Amino acid sequence: MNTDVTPAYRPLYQQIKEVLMGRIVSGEWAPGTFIPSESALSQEYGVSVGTLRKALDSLVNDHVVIRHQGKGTVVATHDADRSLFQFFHIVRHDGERCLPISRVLVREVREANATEAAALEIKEGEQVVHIRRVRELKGKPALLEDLVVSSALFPAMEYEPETLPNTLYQLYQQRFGLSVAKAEERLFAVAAGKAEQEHLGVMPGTPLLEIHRVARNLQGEALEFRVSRCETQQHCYLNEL
Amino acid sequence: MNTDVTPAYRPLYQQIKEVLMGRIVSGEWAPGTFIPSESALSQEYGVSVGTLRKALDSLVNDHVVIRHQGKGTVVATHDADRSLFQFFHIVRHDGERCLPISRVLVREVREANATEAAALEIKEGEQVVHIRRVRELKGKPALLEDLVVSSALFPAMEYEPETLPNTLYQLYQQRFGLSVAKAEERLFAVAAGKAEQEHLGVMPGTPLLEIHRVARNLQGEALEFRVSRCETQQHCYLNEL
DNA sequence: CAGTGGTCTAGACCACTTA
DNA sequence: AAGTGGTCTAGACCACTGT
Repeated sequence: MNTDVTPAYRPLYQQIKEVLMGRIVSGEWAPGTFIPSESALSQEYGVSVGTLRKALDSLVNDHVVIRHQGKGTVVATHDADRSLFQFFHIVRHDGERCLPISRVLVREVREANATEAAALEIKEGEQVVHIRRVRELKGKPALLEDLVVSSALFPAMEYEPETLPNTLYQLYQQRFGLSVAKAEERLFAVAAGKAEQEHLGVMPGTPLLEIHRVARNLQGEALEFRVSRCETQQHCYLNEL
Repeated sequence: MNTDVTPAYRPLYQQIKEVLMGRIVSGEWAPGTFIPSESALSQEYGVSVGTLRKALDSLVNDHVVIRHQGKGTVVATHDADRSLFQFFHIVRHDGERCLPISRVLVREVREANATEAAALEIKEGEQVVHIRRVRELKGKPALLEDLVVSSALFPAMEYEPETLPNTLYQLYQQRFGLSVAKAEERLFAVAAGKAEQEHLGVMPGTPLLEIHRVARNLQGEALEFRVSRCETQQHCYLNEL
C-alpha cells in the first residue's frame, strides 16, 4: 500500500515556488534586493505569467517577498516594522504598539542546558551565545529576556559587533546571513523571582507572562530560543484570530 | 481636500467579494449550505470565471467559505475542528491539541459591568447572559471561564437550551443565527484566587494565564466577551507566527 | 457520465514608478 | 516613454465527486 503523504500531482506553480525559494535560501537573491520581473521569470521557466504570479502570490503570503507595483519584487528583510507586526505582540493596555528599547545585561558563551538544546535541536553541552536584556517600553522596564543561539551558527557573536542593535533579527540576517521567517511562541504564567524584582521593579511572587519563542528560518531549522518575562500591569500580549 | 481613505479604484473582484459577503451575512446563504457554482455566479454577475474565483479565493482566505473540489463551495460553519484550530490555542506541554469538556457552574442574567459593556460595545447596566464554566482537558480541570453575551442578541439563553453544548459558537450560529468570524485575545498573568483554588485545585496566589477574548461577527460587531484563567503547569498557550 | 473546483495559458489593458 | 506589478478576460484541460 502506498503511504506517501505527497500527492501524486504537483501543481506547476508549486514547483516554481520551490525553485524560487531555493534561489532565495541559497543567497542568490539576497534579502532587500529585487528579483527578476514576472515576465522575465516566466520566460526563464517557460511557464505563463499567470502561473508564475501564482507562485509569487504564495511567497508574498508567506512573507518571503514583497511586491511593489511599478517597481518590482524584493526579498523580504527584517526592518523594524516587520519585527513589530510579525513578531512582537506586546502592546500597552490602550492597544498602542511600539518597539522596546533594549539594555544588554549579559553576553557570554556557555554550554546549552537540556531545555535550550532541545529547543535549538542541538546536543546538550554544545556552545551557545547567551544574551540577557531588559526591554523598556516608553521608558518603563517591561520585559526581561534571555535568549540563546548556537555558537556554530553565530560565530563570535558574544563580542562582535560591539553593541547589539535593538532588533536582533536584522543583525542575524545582515551579519550571519540567517533570516528568521517564522516562529512558535508558548505562553505561561510564572512568579517573579529576584532577577525580575531587580530589573522590572516588581515584588517577588508577582505573576508574570513568560513567553518561549523558537525562531526558525524558511526551512524550519531552529535559529534562536528566547524566553521573555513580561509584567502585565501596563502591557499585555495581543493575538488576533 | 479629499480625505477619503477608500481608493478611487475598486477592483471588480473586491466588489464581487462584498456582494457575496452580503448574501452570506443577510442569511440568504446559510452556514453549511452550498452556494452556486463558480460558473453560475460568474454568469449572474457578468464577470469572467477568473475574476469570480479571485473573489472566492479571498473569502476562503478569510475563513468565510470552504471549497471542496468536485463538490462545491459551502459557507463555513463552526464545527469542532474550526473551534479547535482557529479559536482554541491551549495545548498540553507535549503539544497535543484537544477540545476541553465543559461543566457549567453559573448561568444567569445580570447587568453588564463597565468592563463587559466596553468589550461588548453596549451600555453599562444592560442585560447580559453570564456563564461560568470549568473546562477539563484529559480529565484534569484546566480552565475557569467566565463569558457574557448581550441578552438582546441572545434572548432566553439563560435557560434555553437546557444543556449547553461544548462548543458554544456552534450554538450561537445554529440557534441565534450569529456567526463568530474572528476574535482578539489579550493575555495577562494573574494570581489565583478562591474560585480558582476551588475549581482548578491550585493554591491561592499561583500564577495563572488570563485570556480576554472578544469574539466578533463578519462585520466586526462584538458578540461575546470571555475571560479564561488557565493553569500552566500542564498546559500552555501556543501561537504560531 | 455530468458537474464541480483546480490548473494553466495567452493576451489585453490599467495603475504605478522611474527616468 | 518604458518597465513593473495588478486586473480582467476567454478558453482549454485536469482532478475529484457524485450518480
